[in-house]
Amino acid sequence: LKSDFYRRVYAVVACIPEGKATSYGAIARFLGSAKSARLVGTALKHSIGHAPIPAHRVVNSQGLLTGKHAFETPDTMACLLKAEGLELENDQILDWSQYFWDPAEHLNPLDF
DNA sequence: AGCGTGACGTATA
DNA sequence: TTATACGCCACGC
Repeated sequence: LKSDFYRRVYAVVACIPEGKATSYGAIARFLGSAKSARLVGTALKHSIGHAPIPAHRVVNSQGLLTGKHAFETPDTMACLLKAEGLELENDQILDWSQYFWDPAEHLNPLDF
């Protein structure tokens, strides 16, 4: 409840189950800051090489892998997701609603 | 103490 | 349906 924004983002991302993914906006809304989706992306960018979290499980609101360029190679993110069972095509998650994991439906806001 | 900066999202045309 | 426009705001200079 008192920690900084980045740290709260990392805590939520750490809870995303393998085989699922969520969006920047969904995380921002869950944290009570609906208009801060961009900050979520910025936080994840800075997490590379620091926080040991599954950053590849966060995509944009349409299921597109907009953060792929922040990884070691441009296809690292897609490979990780495919390895976890998601179906992709051109950096776009197919049947997005099937894989979408909403923090608000599985986590308690009071814990963050 | 400003100010530029985005791994976004939504509203328009 | 595909583009472009713009609000957003924590962080680091």
